[in-house]
Amino acid sequence: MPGKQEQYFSKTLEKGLTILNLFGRENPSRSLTEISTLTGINKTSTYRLVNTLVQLGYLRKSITSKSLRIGPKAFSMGHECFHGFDIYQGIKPIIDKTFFEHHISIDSALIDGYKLISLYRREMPNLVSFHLPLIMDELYARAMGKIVLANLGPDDLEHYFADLAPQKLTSHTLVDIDEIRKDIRNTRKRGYSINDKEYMTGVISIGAPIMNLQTKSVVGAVSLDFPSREYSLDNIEKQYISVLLTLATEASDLITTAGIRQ
Amino acid sequence: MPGKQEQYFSKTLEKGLTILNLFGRENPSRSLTEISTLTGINKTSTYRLVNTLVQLGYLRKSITSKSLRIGPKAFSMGHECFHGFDIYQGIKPIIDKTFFEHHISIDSALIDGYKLISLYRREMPNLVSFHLPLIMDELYARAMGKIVLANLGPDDLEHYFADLAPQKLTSHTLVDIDEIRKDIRNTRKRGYSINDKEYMTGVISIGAPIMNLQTKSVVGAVSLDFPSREYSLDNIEKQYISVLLTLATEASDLITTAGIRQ
DNA sequence: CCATTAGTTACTATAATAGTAACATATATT
DNA sequence: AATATATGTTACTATTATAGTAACTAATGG
Repeated sequence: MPGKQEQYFSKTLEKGLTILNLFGRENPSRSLTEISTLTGINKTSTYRLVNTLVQLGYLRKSITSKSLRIGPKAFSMGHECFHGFDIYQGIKPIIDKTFFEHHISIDSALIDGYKLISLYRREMPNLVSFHLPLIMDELYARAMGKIVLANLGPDDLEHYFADLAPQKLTSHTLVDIDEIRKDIRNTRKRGYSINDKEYMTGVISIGAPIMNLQTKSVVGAVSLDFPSREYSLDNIEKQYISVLLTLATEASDLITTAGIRQ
Repeated sequence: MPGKQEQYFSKTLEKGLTILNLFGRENPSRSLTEISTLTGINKTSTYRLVNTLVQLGYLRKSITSKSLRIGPKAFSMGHECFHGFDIYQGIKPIIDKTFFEHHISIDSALIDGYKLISLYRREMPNLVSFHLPLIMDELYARAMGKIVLANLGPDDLEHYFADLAPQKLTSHTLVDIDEIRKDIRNTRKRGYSINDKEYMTGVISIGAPIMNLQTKSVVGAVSLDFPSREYSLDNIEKQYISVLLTLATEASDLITTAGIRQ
């Protein structure tokens, strides 16, 4: 018999969704064995779940290689889940307003595990148009990442550092763990984060947290991005911190009302 | 014991995904009972599945009203499923190329049941910017819909007509079933479809099928859209049919290689 | 305040899944 | 080309998860 707590939780559905989540921009194609080993679900069950997803059109299977790819149904569901997300619809006007008032590049993201999911972004043409990823890994090297880390509980933060292997993305990127820790501590004191060309050469950013004001936990972040040719860090801190913090407050209000919990 | 055919199909996963599919741009919020009645899944099972989706972050539940909405996890999965769909990535450059060469509005879609899922679209500023839906119902009134219907097998087509209730979207929309049937027959003979202001006033479109060349079945469509103020139908047919058909052929090649089956 | 509806929990028969193992098909190597 | 190796598919039950009924509790509305 199932435990009392787990009685109203479907493991099968969880597994099916785990499988679907293995596919994305970075991993458009996978094999059955790959799926089985990655998820830890035994081969027969994987076969059953994959077969279900294929029959429903969420995945499709190459007849020759048997490799699996995203299907049209997942595409359309993706469409709907993206555009049906009220937070996305809610943050759009907030960011647009600030964008048109101040003519600066703005980004926003939500936490998902130790990753940031890009929520909505507006870019000025003066910014080197960098094709930012939808899911961001390098929290230590980004304004939004730093402010999120700075607002995490101590346990969560340690867990993050436990298997962190920082990459030197630019000449300014901090890769020494102690230096990163120090930077996070400073960020926490400061209340906003600074990214001085650490993620991309020529780009300076400042970041502030999106908080659930009820649970007092961080759920995401917003950032303002500037080309270092036109703006100095001093300049940005004098002129734009209040803009950033106002934006973060508005976003936090939205999130709190919507009841997003980390 | 499960039947031999159904042994490798997970009904639970199917139900869970059916529930997730109830949410979207049009329906951002739903209640448990609503979900239960819409899906036909009994209340307890619905509760279990919804609870699972909530715990995993695909849905979130308002603490006060208990109403359910799309969660951050579904948003990020949506993101990934959308951008990880290789057909989308593949058709983008094809459509972009034609767009920049000919400066015309182009649309593409895939079949999902008796609906069309918008795949990728480029729009000229001269076109009344109509906010097209992601999932299109009115096949009878659209260029892409008509050419898809014209290429359906007789059984599928009859099934479509069986519960069709055409809406008069513009003064030009055909609503008489016999007239629509006749139009579909003409479309089939012609090889491409014509939409003469039947979906939107002021918009003329031509459509061609995206075919899986191996299975010889239709899987989607492309269309070129023109403002009727600037273009006449004669004009369009003389100038752009070859552009349309070339585009359709390129898309069909892509689809066939990718192995999309209807 | 009561009636009605919606959401949650308890319980158990039934049906679905997990897991093992055998089998088949594809891929790589000699 | 033949064998070896890996990958995918099917068969077969024990186990366990789910469906469904029903009772219960918390909201909501008149």
